[in-house]
Amino acid sequence: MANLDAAFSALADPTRRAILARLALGEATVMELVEPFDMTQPAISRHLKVLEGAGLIVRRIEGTKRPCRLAPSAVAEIDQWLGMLRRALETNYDRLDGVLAAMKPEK
Amino acid sequence: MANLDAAFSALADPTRRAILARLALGEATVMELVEPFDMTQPAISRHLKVLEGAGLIVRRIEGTKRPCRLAPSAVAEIDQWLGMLRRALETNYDRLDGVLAAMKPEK
DNA sequence: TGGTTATATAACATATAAGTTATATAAACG
DNA sequence: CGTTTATATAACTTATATGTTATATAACCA
Repeated sequence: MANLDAAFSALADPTRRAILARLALGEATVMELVEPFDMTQPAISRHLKVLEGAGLIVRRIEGTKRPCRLAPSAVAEIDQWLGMLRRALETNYDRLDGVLAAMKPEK
Repeated sequence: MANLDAAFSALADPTRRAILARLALGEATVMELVEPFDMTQPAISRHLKVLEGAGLIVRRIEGTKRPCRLAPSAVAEIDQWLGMLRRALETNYDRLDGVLAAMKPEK
């Protein structure tokens, strides 16, 4: 799944996660997203391009502005993949619990 | 959260995700992990180092072998962070935007 | 129309990632 | 012991990421 590459890679950057956290509060234009960060507008524009490419945000055109908002698809895909790990970890936990239980019948 | 950087970054690589998928089936040594991939042992060793640094796997020492298995902590942290996005996505955007607009009387 | 505003893109520097081969370490084994 | 086996590390190459400044585009406004 090449999409997971892009999605996880996009989420690996703290600035991009902060942008997503901001967008979780609602739509925002590029300049609104630039303002809180100590970074130039082109840098933020490129972060947005990465997020869009990963399917994490969508943008619409409104005059000269490009308001961004969260997109659902990539998160669903990530959740699905992580589910595999989660299930395995639960299984390992059960196994560990079993081992620990077997180890402490004395006492 | 610097840990999220490492965790998401580790998950961005398809080889590392494949390693995790293999470990979801149970513990494996380095050579066991090298075998299915068309890649040299040093390359896999470094992927394992990245996964360990991200808190996604743990290793124990067993003679000359280093069996790896999944670790729970990083996945929990990722889940927690993604929860924020999930909740935002589940919400009706238009209504949320309206609420936020009403909450900001400035300007 | 001409200037300002919002955003994108190009060109560049630097850092980091990911693979390779060669070599080191250290336990196991005969 | 010396050899094999399991793994790690170093040195190197190449590709990609992330930031910068400068500039382009295109809508808006006076």
